[in-house]
Amino acid sequence: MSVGRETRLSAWIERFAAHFAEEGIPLIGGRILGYLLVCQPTERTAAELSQELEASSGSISTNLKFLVNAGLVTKRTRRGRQAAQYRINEKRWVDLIQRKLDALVSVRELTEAGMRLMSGDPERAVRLRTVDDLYTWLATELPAVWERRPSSSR
Amino acid sequence: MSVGRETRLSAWIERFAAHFAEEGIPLIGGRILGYLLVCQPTERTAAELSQELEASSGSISTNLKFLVNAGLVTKRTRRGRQAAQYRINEKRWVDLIQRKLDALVSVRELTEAGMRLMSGDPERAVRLRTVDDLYTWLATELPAVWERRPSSSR
DNA sequence: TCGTGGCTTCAGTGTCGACCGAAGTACCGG
DNA sequence: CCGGTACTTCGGTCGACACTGAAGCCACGA
Repeated sequence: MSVGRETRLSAWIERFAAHFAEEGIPLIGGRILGYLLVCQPTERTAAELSQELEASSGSISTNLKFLVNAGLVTKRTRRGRQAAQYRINEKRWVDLIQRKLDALVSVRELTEAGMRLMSGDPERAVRLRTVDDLYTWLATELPAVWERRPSSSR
Repeated sequence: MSVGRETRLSAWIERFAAHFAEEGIPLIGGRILGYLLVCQPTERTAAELSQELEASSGSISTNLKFLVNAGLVTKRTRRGRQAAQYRINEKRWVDLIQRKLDALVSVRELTEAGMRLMSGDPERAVRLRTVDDLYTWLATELPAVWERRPSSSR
């Protein structure tokens, strides 16, 4: 007997969340992202997420706030007593990756500052120079790649 | 009255360690890296690191083991009762960055798996497809950039 | 003005990992 | 063997953080 699609999807969501948990995103936040990427219909209320992901209302609230703030999730409010609907904002996923690349490139500022402190003693600076060269190369190449990205509208 | 070079260097080491602490490297491990990048002479014993960085012998031992294992620090043993010497292995810094980029690209395997689970329902897959396209693009571009790296000897 | 439902906030709990320092281990010279 | 040194391992402590659930806080409808 085969496993249903929804069962396999929730297993996938768990793997998805586990990956981002290693990058510092709370487990429940990752589950929300994975779930909102594949759920049907595409919009969910906080209460539905709480039930579906078996997480407390507080955790859902905190993580939704975090994700909305990061731009990855959009909150749509409705008039009256109706609960707000949340949906993934997949267009903003590029920002997530951009931040990652920026963090990598930003090390260059550190190595540069170190090199300045070393000025006047080139022999002592050779070790740091190797590292600095590497990040300098990254800082020149990566942004160029980013510009060539299909529909890099910014 | 101006601040001495060594004082500013230790401040720089602290910033250096703080940056990598955000990426999951223990604070003391980051301090060892920063220190070994700029110290003179270039080799230090565990005891010297312990004193210089004001860290316990246990922490130094654990972190050195981690860094040596990662290839970023080289241990040089000497005969007799002489303490081993540790030095930075700055050539291996590329591996650190490579692992970072690999981790980023590896998300593609997740999105691909998700897309397979979605086969037969293209409408439901549009959100995930946007993300998948992004990582697929990354997975084709980044390795190419890496190959163009000056002296990419591997 | 009250009641109700949706959401946020917050104190409390548990877990995890970095760190310390002491005890233990390995190694060598004598 | 013994003594001492270098290093590792390990129990214990501390702080940080994710998560929970309940209390509090709107905003709306009646």
